[in-house]
Amino acid sequence: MKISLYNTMGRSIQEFKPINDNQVGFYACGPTVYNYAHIGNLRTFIFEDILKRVLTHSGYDVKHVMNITDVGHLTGDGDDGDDKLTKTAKETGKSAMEIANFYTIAFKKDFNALNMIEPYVWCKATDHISDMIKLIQRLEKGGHTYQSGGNVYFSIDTFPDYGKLASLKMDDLKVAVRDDVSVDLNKKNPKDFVVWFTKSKFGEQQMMWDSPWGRGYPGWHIECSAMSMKYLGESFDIHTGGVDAIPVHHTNEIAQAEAATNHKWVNYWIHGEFLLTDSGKMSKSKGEFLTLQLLIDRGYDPMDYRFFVLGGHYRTQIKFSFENLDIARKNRNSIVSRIKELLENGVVKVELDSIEAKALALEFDESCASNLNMPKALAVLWNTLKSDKVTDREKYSLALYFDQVLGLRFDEIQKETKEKLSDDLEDLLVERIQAKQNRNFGRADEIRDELDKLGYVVKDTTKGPILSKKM
RNA sequence: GGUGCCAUACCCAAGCGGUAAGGGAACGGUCUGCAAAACCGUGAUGCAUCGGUUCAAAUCCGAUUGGCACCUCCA
Repeated sequence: MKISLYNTMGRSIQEFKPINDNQVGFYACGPTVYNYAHIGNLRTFIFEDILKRVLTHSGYDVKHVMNITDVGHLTGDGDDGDDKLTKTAKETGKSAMEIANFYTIAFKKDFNALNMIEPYVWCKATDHISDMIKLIQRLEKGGHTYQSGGNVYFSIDTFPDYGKLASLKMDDLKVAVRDDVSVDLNKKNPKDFVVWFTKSKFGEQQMMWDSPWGRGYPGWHIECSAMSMKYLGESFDIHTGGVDAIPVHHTNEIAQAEAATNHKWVNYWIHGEFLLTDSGKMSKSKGEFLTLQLLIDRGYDPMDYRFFVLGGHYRTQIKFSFENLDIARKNRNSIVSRIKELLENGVVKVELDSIEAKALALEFDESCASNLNMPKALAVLWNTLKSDKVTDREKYSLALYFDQVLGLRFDEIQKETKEKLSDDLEDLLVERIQAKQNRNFGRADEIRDELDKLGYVVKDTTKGPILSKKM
């Protein structure tokens, strides 16, 4: 099946054609590990996970590389930038390495909790300093860099296509729009950026390496260019990130990579939109942000959040609220209980046979292939579970088939195991049955209220009452 | 100033030229002692506004209004 994706380079939906027949090189910009990931960050990683699963589901062998930025990501890009990790380290009295390790572990925990498939390679910036130095040397040889004020800068005027990804018009760009960023007077062009620092107004950093230009540390953008080429080659298929990466980070990555190699670097640039809250973008620097752990502490399952994210297309902003998350939870629970019911009826996974089942599978696949249309894919799931044209076995089998992409852990759903109720609960339930038999409905309703207070809901079925925990 | 994203029923949300998916809420029904759950049914002659193109427009073009993001912190 042909997969179409929205390519930021060209601003259009394009048919995906990999460089190699069956293999896809996929680089995803990973986290900077100076703090916890918030649920907005995680939305982007879920989108990338869906992209990878869709490609895999379609038969591609996906080489997925994700970096861990543990050095060089500065609060600014001039000579006044403070390294984010160094900053956190100073504030907490810990070493930068300790900070990086701590938040890397926290990130991977969230990553797994959300059922994202691990990359083929995780690469840490600090493990690849020599690769970055080699890339800078290539740029230097090609005349794309200059030294000024102790730092090595990339000169964007040596790269004619600069800004193509973001359709930047150089003359109209404002510089240092943000209040906390000042103009770096060492730059020839205000849009030039540092590839290697040896001097910083913050002085001696914790993380420094020897280089041909002196002891120092790399700029932020250079790591992605260097590491992606190391693991995926000098040209590869897909590079992803959040929309915020388009005008600066990815623009600069392209400049470095293509200036060094003199050929096209990445074919498809795909960007995820932001998760918003009532007050706008969720921002780390504002201090207030929501983590996955906070949702878990509030009683949500990570799959509730994943389901919530899948409810909106990756290229539209979605607004997070607990009200909306509640609806997602309710919907997911409804789907899970439908699947449980199928299991209780003794279904097993079967090959899809009927025309109707195959049509649903096709509709699902088309939704995925159509620029990752997950809201549509979820609609197909609902239609499948509610259909009276496919058998229960097929419903179950289709749900598992869909879950290869959705990643909602349908394969882990088990038959409702008859939980051993505590004696108190058992007694109340028996008493209620007796009260009902004696037509003492007042007492029966009292017991229902008591059970409700204990957190259980009674459902009277033809087979007798069922007690289930309130969601 | 520049670059983008967006506006679809009470709410969330697909749709990308052929006559409006899906979910929630609401309402009606079946079931029930009553509920809950489940199941069945009901819902936009309409897609921010105004023009234009077309046999045909939510979909394309132009203008307007409103929301959001980015342009050296963040996905």
